[in-house]
Amino acid sequence: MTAGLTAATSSPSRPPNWPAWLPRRPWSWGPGAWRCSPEPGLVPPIVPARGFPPCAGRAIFPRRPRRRGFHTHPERGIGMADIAKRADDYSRWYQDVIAAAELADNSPVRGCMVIRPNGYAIWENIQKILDAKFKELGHVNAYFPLLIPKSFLAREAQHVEGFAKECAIVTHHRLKQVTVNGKTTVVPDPDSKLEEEYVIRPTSETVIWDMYRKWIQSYRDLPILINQWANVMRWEMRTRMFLRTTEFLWQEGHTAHATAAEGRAETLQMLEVYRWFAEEILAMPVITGIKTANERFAGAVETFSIEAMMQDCKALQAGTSHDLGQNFAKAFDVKYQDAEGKVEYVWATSWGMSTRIIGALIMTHSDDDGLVLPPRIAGTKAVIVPIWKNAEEMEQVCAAAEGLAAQLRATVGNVHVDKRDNMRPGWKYAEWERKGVPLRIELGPRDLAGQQVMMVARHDRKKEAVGFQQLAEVVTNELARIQQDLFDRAVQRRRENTHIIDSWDAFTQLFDGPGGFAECHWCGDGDCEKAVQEKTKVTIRNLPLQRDETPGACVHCGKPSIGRVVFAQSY
RNA sequence: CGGGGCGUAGCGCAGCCCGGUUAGCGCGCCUGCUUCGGGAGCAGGAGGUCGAGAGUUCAAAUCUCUCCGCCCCGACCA
Repeated sequence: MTAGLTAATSSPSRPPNWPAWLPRRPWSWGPGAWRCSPEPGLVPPIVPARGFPPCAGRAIFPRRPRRRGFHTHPERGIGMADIAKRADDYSRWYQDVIAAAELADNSPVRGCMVIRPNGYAIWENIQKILDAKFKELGHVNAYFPLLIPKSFLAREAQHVEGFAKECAIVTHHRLKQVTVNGKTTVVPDPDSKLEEEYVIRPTSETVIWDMYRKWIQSYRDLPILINQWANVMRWEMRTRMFLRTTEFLWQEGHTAHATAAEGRAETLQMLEVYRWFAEEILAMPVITGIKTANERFAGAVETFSIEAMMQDCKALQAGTSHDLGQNFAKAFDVKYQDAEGKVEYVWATSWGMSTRIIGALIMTHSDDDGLVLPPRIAGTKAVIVPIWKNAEEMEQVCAAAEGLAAQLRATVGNVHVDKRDNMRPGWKYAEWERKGVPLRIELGPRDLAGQQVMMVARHDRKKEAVGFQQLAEVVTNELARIQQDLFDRAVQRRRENTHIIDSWDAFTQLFDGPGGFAECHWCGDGDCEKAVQEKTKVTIRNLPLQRDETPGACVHCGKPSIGRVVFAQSY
């Protein structure tokens, strides 16, 4: 050790009496010295306290700038949550917002995520609202198991093809302790190998239709309208928080009907439920339409989707509804006897919305300061920030805040009073903005004296003084205004980025540049669609239910087309 | 699975090129006092097997190899 010390002190690269805590070469000396100094020849100050000149390390080892966390803001002081700007790095922004709003965290398992309370509150609201709507339409909830016999997947030919590549498989039912090189670990016990292996459900059609066979004999057993809230697992190569994770939560509806028309009607009805939910509750405008054959669900006769535009102009499929025809009934031999005594296969639908919608929600409304939530889906509708200087004021202001909150809870839902005494109001404002609470209500001694509060909207920072007497009414109206504003804003953005395009030049120009939705003619040929995708990464999102059906020529191959479809890059 | 980037305290980073002191800094956290209407100040304090494992060496955050994880771009997909 001593020898080492001596060597260091006498090192030629370290000048005599150089402080030990400084890097050996904070700036270079000798020839070309003071390279980092703004004015050559001027001796840079010796760092006064512990700490390195900011350029020291980077000048020698330039590094890509990384996210900076909670750093000092040059103008606004300390502790600014550092969220990447959308314009600079959209996908980092997305992740930063999730982290800053504490929606989710990475899990120890690759591709999986932990949904934190703030994120789960959103999911709970989604569940609550959708579930009520499903039930209103006659659906009931049930639960089917996580594990599916491997052989079930193989029953429906297209279904296997669609899911085989992304299934997790359970092969053993027991672990065994083993000691290798003195370390104890566990391995699957070879003696516990399963005779029939199980697949962790990527979707539940197969188990459900296996059961429906038992439950359906006559037309009097139909329709069956079952929904389940569950987790599913699809082994993805590349994952992204909420948008595509290995395990995700969703709702899957599975219905059985006596006629094709009834099945189709159900499919369209649920599509409409999703449209309603996205637009009215999430303030997210969507295009309802039919998927092309290439994008159709494995095993479906027809797939319908709702497609939303994110702030980076990419499309996101936010919900799907499938008309399964008789495909699963045939695969699982589900027949019924009609009133005339004829035996027929049952007609099926399935439809789902997943935690992916939360990703869409984030990317539709949030801004560079963090999450923005529409009031109808926000777990907390408003937060009251009491302001005080001393214990006496604190008591008065908090009591008043609690009183107002109680009153508001009765009319608008969950309202939080932030009584933490270890941070100042400004900090709290910033924090609740990051977390996307739609409305902030400030209440200080001066307000209390005037029997009023300051009310600030998250999305546009609009500030308004409101008297105690009018508060409940004004807040209700303000939440409605926010909801509408967010929707209008999103519609506006989509309108600005949707283009009618009739030439391949314009098409490539759009997608080489800003991107967006392109309403184009398409010949209807799947190979032509694939060719477009290979050239430009652009796919057909859907064939809108309301579309321009003036005939034209395919934007790619020029063959005749009977109507316009929506092209976009997608998540 | 290919190409690139990265892994050091809760978060963000410096240190690595050229191995050597007790591994630092900012924010956050804890304690106390003063504060509190847009991200508070001062003082004191806690917190690290430097992603994991092997190797080289008297000595490894630093050099070598392997593995793991994260991010970006592809391939794949809802």
